[in-house]
Parts: sequence; structure tokens; C-alpha cells
Amino acid sequence: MSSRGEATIRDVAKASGVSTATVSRVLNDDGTVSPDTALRVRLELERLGYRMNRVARSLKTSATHTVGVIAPDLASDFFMLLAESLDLALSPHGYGIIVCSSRDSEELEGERMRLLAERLVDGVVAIPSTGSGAALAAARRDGAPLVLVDRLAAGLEADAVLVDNEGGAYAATMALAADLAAADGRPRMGFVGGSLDLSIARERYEGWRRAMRDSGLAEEREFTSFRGLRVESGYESMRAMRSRPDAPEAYFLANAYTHLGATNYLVSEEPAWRSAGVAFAAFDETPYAPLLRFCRYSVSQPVAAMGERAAALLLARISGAAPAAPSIERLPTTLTKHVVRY
Amino acid sequence: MSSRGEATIRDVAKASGVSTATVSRVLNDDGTVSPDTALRVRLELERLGYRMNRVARSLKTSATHTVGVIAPDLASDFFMLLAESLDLALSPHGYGIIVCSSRDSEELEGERMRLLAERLVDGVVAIPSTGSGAALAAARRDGAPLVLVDRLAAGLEADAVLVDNEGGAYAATMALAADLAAADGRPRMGFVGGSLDLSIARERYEGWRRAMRDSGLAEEREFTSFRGLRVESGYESMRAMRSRPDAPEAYFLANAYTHLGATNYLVSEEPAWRSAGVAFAAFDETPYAPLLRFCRYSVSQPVAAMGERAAALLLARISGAAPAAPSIERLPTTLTKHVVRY
DNA sequence: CTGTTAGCGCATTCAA
DNA sequence: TTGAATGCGCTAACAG
Repeated sequence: MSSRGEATIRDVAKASGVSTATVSRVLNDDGTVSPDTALRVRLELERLGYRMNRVARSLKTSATHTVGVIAPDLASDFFMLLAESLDLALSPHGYGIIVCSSRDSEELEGERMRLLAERLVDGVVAIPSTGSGAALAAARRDGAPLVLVDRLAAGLEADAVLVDNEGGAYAATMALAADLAAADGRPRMGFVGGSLDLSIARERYEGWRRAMRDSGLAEEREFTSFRGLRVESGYESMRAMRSRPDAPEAYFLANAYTHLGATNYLVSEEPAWRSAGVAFAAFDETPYAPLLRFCRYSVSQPVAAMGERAAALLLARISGAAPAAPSIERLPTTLTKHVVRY
Repeated sequence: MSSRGEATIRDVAKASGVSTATVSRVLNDDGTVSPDTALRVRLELERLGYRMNRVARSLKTSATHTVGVIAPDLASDFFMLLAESLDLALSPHGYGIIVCSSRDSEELEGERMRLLAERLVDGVVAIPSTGSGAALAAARRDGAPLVLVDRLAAGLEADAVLVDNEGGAYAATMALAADLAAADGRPRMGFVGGSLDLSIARERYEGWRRAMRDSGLAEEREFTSFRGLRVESGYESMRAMRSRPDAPEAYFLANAYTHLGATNYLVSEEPAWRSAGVAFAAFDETPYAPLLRFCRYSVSQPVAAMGERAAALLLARISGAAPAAPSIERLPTTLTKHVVRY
């Protein structure tokens, strides 16, 4: 027995009268071990309650069967769905995921990446916290498998799984604009989004803009906000816009958080008679969608599919069965029309 | 250079003209290395871009600085917040977390626990998927540090961090009952919860029940549901109850999911004039709380604090600075009164 | 203060 | 088909 009190292959070898090499072969289903020796070994394995020390194996094989996951915020709907789906896709292959939060700090992001490299993870899935990806690039183990999810980072040669943000925003905006045109004489639409440094914020803005042009609507500076993609940003943006007497009735919200914040504002600060005509088009789908009462059109991202694809790309890289050039996948979004019942 | 193309302490040792032991001492801030040797070594460390191979260190020290986290569902609000707070509390100590989903299956739970043990994690934080904890107990490395969160498991000798479910449910129910008594002649209250096998479901039921007795209200079988703690269960329970002509106006919802489901039902299936008088008391707090329009009282769990405490208990066990007996901490909940604005 | 030595537990040559 | 020997990269006595 080792100091840990656990049986090692040496104990098993001794007990079954074979060498450690043979035990190792049995453990790895090597196939070259005679059936009865294998049986004897397996019996002892069982009897001694043997558990493999995977750390030792990893040192030998320099493969940890672990992938790192870095995200700006672990406590987001998007990330957790992603984690669940990564776990689902990876665990059948014997991979575990070690998750870390970069807390939207580039410095922390680099630290975490470095630590993952030191832990010899076989690959990394990252939601970059900045548009540059500099910290990730610097800390990355040379050429180590890396898959970006949700956002692109400029300086990073890596596979990526994204969604068609521009197209999704375009479709939702077009749909809402059409409704407005049918109902109202002079349709207008505000925009609530985040910093254009972020690829997702930028792409959604561009989609909205194109749809505005194609619908013959004018982009009004006072009603175009890039305050951020958080709940409070949505709340504040909506407050700022709705405080003006000439506020539009329609808005595009760039993600679930701003959507929630905006709805919270209207519901809790504006009298019902005033908000009655408000209509939203928004990115993301959530469990509480039925409560987002101003939502007319929503764009949902296939988060689970994104996790699956990210896992597949990573496994392909790890096994070496991937083309040299990074592959960027852009998954389609789905437009949903919401009927208001209350 | 090693085969991985990374410098090892041997490369650094050679380059700086010292032994590997000295390099190791420098790396571990051992303090017994003379300032100028240390400087020379650090220079080479930097020049060669040395990165520690933590797998090798772990094999030697049999400490991985990794803790495993097992939860029935990674994609839940509760778990996300917990993961974030565990990461926050643990990462300053150099610990990483490897998360896995048991998908509410006892078999998977055991498998995951076993794999974590084989990976030599220094400890495990688990949200048990069953009341027995049998799978966890079986796969657990003998005496390995384990902290249960949220729920207890009968057969498991482990530290635990829970909340005062009974007390929280009691307080919310009492508050709502008092409001009812003040307003109405014959107050009644329904209950929507989950299977009593789950400790949290049972404790919340017991708290509700005690408050009902103390308020002089009768528990009515037809309006007491244990269908489950999921969104759909809440929806279905509410549908079943509200379909009866004699349905009460007040309800206790045992968690965020049932609360959401119940609200979804009322909002989307029941005409406003009929649901106008409905009032809820419920467990959990969410970002979309402002949209839960029937909520009068909510009980919030200190999820972040739970993560912190779990981390602290785990670290104490790992360092051996913990009493032999398991310590069960029960954190207090907070009652919030909600004002309805719409 | 520093170097030598000896493994941690496993997988993998190379012989037999 | 099996065993003996070697080393993955690091830390930890023990000497010097």
C-alpha cells in the first residue's frame, strides 16, 4: 500500500504474482494479456479496491483528460448552459472540465490561462473578456488547443463557435419594424446595447442598423445607447430614454440582461397607461420569457449546440484530427414571435 | 528541454549552474537560498519562459490544489452563484474547481465522485442528488474532505452548509397569513412544493405547516401539492388548483422554479380579473423578481455566503485544522416584503 | 546555503 | 505473452 492508503499497481502486481507492466496492460485493455492472467489481475484489482492514480498517469502520458473553461462570469445563464453542455459532450470521452472566472479582468484572465497551462489541461474553452485576447494569447501554451465561444478575439489564432449575431438582430428588428409600419404612421425604434469593443455588441448593433435602414427608419442618436450589457445598464438606458417626452415606443435590446433591466424599469417606474404601447425586440431566451411583457420578438441562441460544437472542435484538435487552419463556426439563431396575453 | 518543448527545472538548473533542488527552492520561496543565487535562477526562469508542471508536483506531494464540485444540474441559478462564489473564495488559495453534473442520477453521481477521487482532488463540494448519499459514500476516498451544500444526505459523514429552510418558510408564511387575516374574513393558503424525500422540500413544507397551524389556517389536501420543484411542476400545480372553483387566493411556492411556473400559469392562462387578488409567498430570490407580480413575501438564501462557508470548511479539513466531528452550518434566510406596483 | 539521492505511480520500451 | 528497467518533472530528506 502507498502512503495514501490506496493500493497501487505494485500492490496489485505483487498480490497477483505478475509485474506492474502486466497490471498496467490489463488496466488499459491492452489486449496482449492472456485471459487467465488478466482474470487473476482483475480479481486482485477488485479485492484490493484499486483506484488508478490519474495524476501519475498524466505525468507519464502528459495528457490530463481535462479541459479548462474560462468565462468572464460563471454566474450567467449563458455560461452555465454552456458548462452543462460541455460536460455532457466531454464526459463520455473521459474528460472533466475545470472552470474559472476571469471576472471581466484581462489580468485575471491571463493568470487563469497560465494556471490551466501549468495544470497541463489538454485544451481550453474560453469566452474572451476583451476584444484583443492579448492575455489569453500570452499565457497560452504554444499551439495548445483553444476554442473561443460566443465572442471573437482579434489576436488569437483559435477555433471559434459563434452565432449569427448580425443576422439575428437584423431579423428581429425587421419583424418589429414591419409590425410598427402596419400599425403606426411614423414608426421609430430605439436601441439598447453594449460597448462596440465587444464583438457581440457590435455585431448586434450592426444587424439592428441594417434593418433600420432596410425598413426606412432613422437611427436617432438620443435613442441609441451603448451603456453596457448588464441589467442595470438596461434599466438606466431605458430610464434615460423614457424620460424624454419624444421617446419611441419600440426598442431593440441587445441581450437578456438589458431586456430584463428595461422591463424592470417600465414595470416598476412607469405608469401602466404610459408603457402600454411599448414593444421590444430582443436577443436571448430565458426561462422567464413569459414575464417579459413588452417582448414581441426574441432571438434565441443555440447555447447547448454551441457547447457541443466547441467540445467537438476541441476533441478534434486534441486528437490531432483537425485541419491546421482555425475553423470558425457561426450557428444560426431562431426568431420567436411572442403573443401578449396580459 | 522536455519533449513538451517546455523548460523544466533541470533546464533551468543547468542554465543557471545550480542543482534542481535549488531551483525548486526558489520556486517555492523556500527562503534558504542566497539572494544572488536566487536572482540568477529567477533570471533563467524568466529567460527560458519556465512554467511549472503541476502534475509532477502533485504526484510528488499528493496534493492537487483542486476541488471537485458535483451538482445535479449545472444550469441552475443556485449552482451558478455557488460556483462563482466557490471560485472566488478558493482561487486566492491557489485552488481550482472541477465541476461535474450528476444529472440527478445516483449512478452518475457515483461515477463522478469516483473519477474525482482518481484525480486526487483535495476535496469535494457536493449537492447530493438523493437523500441517502449512498453513491457518494461508496465512491468517496476514505475520509476525504467533503462538504455538502444545500441538502443533507443521510448516510454521509460530512460537513454541510445549509439554510434554515423551515424557519424561512415559516416566516414568509406567517407574514402572508397576517396580511390575509387583516384583509379577508376567511383566509386560506395553498402550498406548492416537491417530493418530501428531498430535505429542502420537506423542511420548507414543515415550516409552512407550522406557520399555518400558528396562524389558525387549515391545511387543505386539494391545495397542497408535492409535484416537484421545477418550472413545469409549478405551472401544473397551479393549473390543477386554479381549475377548482374554490381555489384559494394565497399560495406558498417552495422555490424559484415553482414560483416562476406558477406565475407563468396565471399570467398566460388566467384572465387578469380572476388573478387580480392572488398573493404569493415564496422561497428564493432572482434577478427577475420585479416581474413576479403576485409575490408579496420572498425568502432569500445567502448563496454566496454558502459558497464561502463551504470553501472555508473544505480548506479547514484539507489543512487538517478541523475538529473530527462534522460541522453542520445552517445559515439564516432573509424575508423580503414586495410592493406591487402594477 | 547547496548538491546528491531517491522516489511519487504509472506507461513503455526492449528483451526474453 | 510477460518482466525488468527506465523516466515523466518535481520535492524532500540528508549530507556536506
